Amino acid sequence: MTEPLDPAKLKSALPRKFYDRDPRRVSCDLLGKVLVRTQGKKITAAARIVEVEAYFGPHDAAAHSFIGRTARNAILFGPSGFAYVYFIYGNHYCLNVSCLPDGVPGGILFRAVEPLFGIEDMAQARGMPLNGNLRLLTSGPGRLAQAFGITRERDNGKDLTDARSDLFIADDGFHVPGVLKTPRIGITKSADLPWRFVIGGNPFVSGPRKFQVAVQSSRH
DNA sequence: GGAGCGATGTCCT
DNA sequence: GGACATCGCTCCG
Repeated sequence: MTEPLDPAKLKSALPRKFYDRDPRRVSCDLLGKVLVRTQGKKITAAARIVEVEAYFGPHDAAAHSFIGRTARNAILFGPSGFAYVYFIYGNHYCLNVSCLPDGVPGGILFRAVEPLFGIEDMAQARGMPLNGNLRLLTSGPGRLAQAFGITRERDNGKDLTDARSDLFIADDGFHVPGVLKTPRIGITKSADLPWRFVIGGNPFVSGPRKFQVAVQSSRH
């Protein structure tokens, strides 16, 4: 677990320049930041980012942008800081944020978050009892998307750098104690590249234990 | 706790 | 037609 939430610190979103860099650097710096869903001026859900994966373009065979620009992946080729939401395996949505300048593809997949606020709503969205295992609420890309009510229709193309969006990412000043770097999960191509980043020891990190072993750790 | 597997829609490799 | 950046359920140890 990380630390309690101070809603007063969630009023501003991370700026576009934050995302306008190498997705590996952005991934590392996104850990510990807060994903915020609002309705009107009210925060309805907030959760700390504890696991992400970096994806590139032409040189990353696992990336959706690897095949070149299509109607589906166009967001990844556009300016940074925008939500790329896709539907996978007939059941699940996955949330990404675009990185790198306009014209250069790249993005980051949100794989797990730690619920901080709005847990009742998340449980309802997941069809889970409130007294269930909290880890099952948001541990995994499909689960966190469902907990936040994220769909392609609703959120694809949304500007995550705008606190007036009903979905954005904020910095509440939390300091990440240790970042672990591991291979990415659930892919077959380029599966050896260590482009998955997690907050070491956080119980909301997804995946089997073997994927929680770091190939390299670093200070934030 | 871990391996195996089916369900399911969208987009092209 | 086949692949897919997943999940939840079995079955087995």
